[in-house]
Amino acid sequence: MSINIYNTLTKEKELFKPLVDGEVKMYVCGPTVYNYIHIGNARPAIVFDTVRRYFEYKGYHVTYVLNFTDVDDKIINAAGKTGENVQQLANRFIDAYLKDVKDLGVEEATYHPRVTETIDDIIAFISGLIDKGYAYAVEGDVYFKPRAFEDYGKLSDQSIDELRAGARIKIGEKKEDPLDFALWKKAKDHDIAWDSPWGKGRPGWHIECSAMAKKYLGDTIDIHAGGQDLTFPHHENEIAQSEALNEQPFANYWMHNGYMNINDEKMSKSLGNFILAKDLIEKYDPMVLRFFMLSVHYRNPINFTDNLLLSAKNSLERITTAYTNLEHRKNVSAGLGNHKDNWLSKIRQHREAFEKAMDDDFNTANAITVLFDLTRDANLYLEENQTENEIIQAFQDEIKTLLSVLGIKLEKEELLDEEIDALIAERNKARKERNYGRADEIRDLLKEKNIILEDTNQGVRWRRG
RNA sequence: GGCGGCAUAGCCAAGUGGUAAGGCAGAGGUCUGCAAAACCUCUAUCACCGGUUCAAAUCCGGUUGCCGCCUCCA
Repeated sequence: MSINIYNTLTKEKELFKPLVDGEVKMYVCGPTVYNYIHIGNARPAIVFDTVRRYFEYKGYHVTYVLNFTDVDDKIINAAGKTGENVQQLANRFIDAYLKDVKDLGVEEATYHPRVTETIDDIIAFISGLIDKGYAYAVEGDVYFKPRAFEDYGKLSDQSIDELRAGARIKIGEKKEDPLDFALWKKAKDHDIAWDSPWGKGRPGWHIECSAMAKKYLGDTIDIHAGGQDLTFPHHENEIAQSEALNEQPFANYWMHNGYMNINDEKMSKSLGNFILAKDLIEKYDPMVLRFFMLSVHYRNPINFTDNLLLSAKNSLERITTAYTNLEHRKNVSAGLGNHKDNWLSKIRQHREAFEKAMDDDFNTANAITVLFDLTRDANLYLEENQTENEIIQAFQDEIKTLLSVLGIKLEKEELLDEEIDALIAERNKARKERNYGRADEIRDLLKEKNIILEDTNQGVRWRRG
């Protein structure tokens, strides 16, 4: 079975065909680093990391590029307020981004290009566009002319005439047409700026992604991804720039993730209704947040509330609890070991169902359902008092593998098993002597250390809560 | 005004023609010193109206409501 992707460009699910067999060239629009990321920003990071993981699971070699916009008005303004220089502030938030995203289980990108390290390529790109007549320089600024690019609007289904009707030229701009957008901005007095054929200045926003994609992935890439709000104008403009210069398709597949809402409204830095990822990670296990995001299909909006996250926490615990329960049933001599092949074949079927879900435009919601089906079977296995190590291990491996494709790590089991076992033994003794007061005391003591005891007819089990 | 999305049980959420997955919460039961975990059972005809079809949550038309993009934004 092969992977089908919903392509924003064609508005259809399409069979994925890579440019080069077994390889995926993927470009994801990264953050403008003037602040900590909020959980809305975390969504594409998680979603497209999961896409990448699934490709890798399927055996593809993925080149994953995620850029940092480290020069921009907002960064310059922010730096003006903190007293840092632009570079210092940008670096600080790049580090913060990488940390947040790492906590959320996101793999490091193959390349993390920064605008400030790509200036030469950007200048060359712009020069090429001017040479071909798609752009023009005016008094130190350079603008791109969408109307010169025949296919303008094909991604977002906007018509040039409709767009032009609403557009206005702001005071101080020297555009020929209201729709023209800046490729190069002339430096103002205290700006960070670079020399260029048009004088000192810095790149506009859209051009950087075109230039970086070209530099690291080539003229045509497989997948270009980002948030839905980037569809227009950002991605539309990227297509125009890249295809105007390179004269070939820019990206074969465009993927856009839905918004993160809060109280059913879009969460955004400009609305000020955001929750920082780092703050949430302090309060909740980041794996819960990741699980929560993947429980909804990536193209649909997600509404965020504490209750929903709590619900996700409980859901994920159903899976992780099964995993630790399996662990504690290992190496038990008494018990049954029936129908081995049956269980192994069930596990295989779950694997197939998982892949079927992911093959269908990365339907993580359905993939998670498969994890619950797997969990139920694992629980049934234990419920039947079956103790074949091979099967137990197979269940554990399967749960671990499928979770890891989704980028969810199981908590590490570590430290003081002997102490726990000693306390449990003491509690068992107390229970035998009907000293339930002491027994409950020990249970509470362990609970404080996040160890939860369960008395079962096969003896006492414990898990980390 | 232009373009687009959404509406499924108390909550979340899959399902895009064949008779409603899954999870959370809740109820009852099994097990049990209690608790927990687990297992079993129970809880929806899919916003509304009309149409196409042997058959529609799924297609078409209309209505209502919500949201987004068109200006920086993942």
